[in-house]
Amino acid sequence: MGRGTVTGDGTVGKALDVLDQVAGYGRPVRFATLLEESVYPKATLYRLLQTLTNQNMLAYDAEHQTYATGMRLVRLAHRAWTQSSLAPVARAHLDRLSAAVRHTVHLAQLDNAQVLYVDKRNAAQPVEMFSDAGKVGPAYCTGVGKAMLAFLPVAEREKAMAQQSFHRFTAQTYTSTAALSAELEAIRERGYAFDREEHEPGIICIAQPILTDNARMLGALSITGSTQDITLKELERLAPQLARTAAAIAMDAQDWRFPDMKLQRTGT
Amino acid sequence: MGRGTVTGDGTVGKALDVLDQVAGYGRPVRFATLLEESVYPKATLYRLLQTLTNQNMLAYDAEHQTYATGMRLVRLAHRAWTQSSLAPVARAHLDRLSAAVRHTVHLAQLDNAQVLYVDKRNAAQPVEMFSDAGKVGPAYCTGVGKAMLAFLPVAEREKAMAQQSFHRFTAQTYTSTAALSAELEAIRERGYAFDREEHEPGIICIAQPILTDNARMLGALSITGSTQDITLKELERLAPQLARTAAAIAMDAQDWRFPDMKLQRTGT
DNA sequence: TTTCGTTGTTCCAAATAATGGAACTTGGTT
DNA sequence: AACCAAGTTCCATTATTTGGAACAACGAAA
Repeated sequence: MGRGTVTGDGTVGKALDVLDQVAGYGRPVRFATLLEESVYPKATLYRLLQTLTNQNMLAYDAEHQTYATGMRLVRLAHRAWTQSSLAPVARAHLDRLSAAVRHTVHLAQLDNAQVLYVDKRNAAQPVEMFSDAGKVGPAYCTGVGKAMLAFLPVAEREKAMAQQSFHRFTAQTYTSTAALSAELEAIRERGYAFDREEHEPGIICIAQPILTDNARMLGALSITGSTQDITLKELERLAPQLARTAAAIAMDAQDWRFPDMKLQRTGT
Repeated sequence: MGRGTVTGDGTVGKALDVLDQVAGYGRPVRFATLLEESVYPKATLYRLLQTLTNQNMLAYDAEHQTYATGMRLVRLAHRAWTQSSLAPVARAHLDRLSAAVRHTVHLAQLDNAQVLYVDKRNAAQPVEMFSDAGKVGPAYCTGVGKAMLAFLPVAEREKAMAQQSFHRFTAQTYTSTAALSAELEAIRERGYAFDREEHEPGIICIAQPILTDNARMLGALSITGSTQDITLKELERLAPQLARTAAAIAMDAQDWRFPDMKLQRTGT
């Protein structure tokens, strides 16, 4: 029974580790660089890289002697994105919301107890597909994070909360499971979450979970502003609009991803 | 040594196979369904699915007993897309070109001797991110495919050509290595490729390879039309514009993905 | 040209993990 | 209650992975 590593899962786990590592660089990277930071011995890392390259998950550039993400991963990327991210479904809704409220809008999902931003609208700029989307952030001190945690089934919620780092970013950050639990309870009652400068000073937001009609949590949606431009009160005034958008996204997502469930609703 | 399977590479290869299979469904899928079409025995498939689920590459929905792509894959997806696809870099250029020529524009890359469409503009509709992008197609009978093959280094080209199926889609399809070789030679001389209804009757296109200044082939760009709307002659008139766009994409891509090479250009 | 140093690649016996047929459990149906 | 299908676990066998160390390739310095 594995002790140290969080990863495990034999060879496949290791290979995926390496894949993550290479992808994490964001640009072509040399063997030696990877080796430095790798927990795996030279020969092992070497073979893992070879395997992944064979499989087209990585691409090896012989000229520069570098590894980068491969085309097969790009192909998978498209599939995974359309299937498991709310982004394609929510796209039009985000456009509309952002145009209406004229503030930054984020769409997030939960990735292993962390927040994964899958889409974003900047209010100022026009549509920029993959700008900040794809970034990850902490769950316990962001609006979307708390909104999602709050509406997770108990078992999963407790597992997720145990994985939070509770690093104190600002004076407002909740830094204990107890404090966060109380906050989540309040969020459940209210139906939406605030970020009161808990992650970054001067940045506040209101966040709404995206829930299916059988209370399954799909993600969260938020409107963000700086304290110079807006107050929590003003943000709260946007709550109904935010809620409507979240509901619309939930409906579309449900129709799109669980088309079979329509039968249950229609039939019987 | 491996004889039958194209995949190979031990457990990792198998796991990635399964990942592809699940991703290929495009929606949540049950174990039994996967088993039916799988080459792997029950227990093996089962364990592979478990591993991938543990790793968050797949997500298991206990309620519906289905597997779907997981959040970790989505995160990787984003990374791979921004890193290895030309789409983010080419985005603005595609917008401009499509607005100017008012025809369908495709951006493609080579994925294991096949064409992978990484972005598309429909001329009629506005920007629709992931519409048809992500699809794959044959290389030997499409404009972008031939343009890319033509400018591949010999060794790689021969390897890629050996992998073509040479299925005859229309009367115009090139159906042998010899015929295709001659065509590629002509493309190299001309600098761009045509699709003369080789893949689909009534569909023609002009395609331009995207090449870095040291002749490295990054992808291809095409303008497509139906024979009812446009002739090859008319498409050819757009060649300079197409070439300019391709060159611009190449420059941006080079700056973005190989920033270190700038030193070589500046220094010395 | 030779030597050294760095970086990448290969070997192989030992250690470990994957395999898959079959048995078993679970939940629903006749 | 008996049956059936879908999913899960077992375990001895088999095949793969492991990683220290030796080896090649290349370039830079002597």
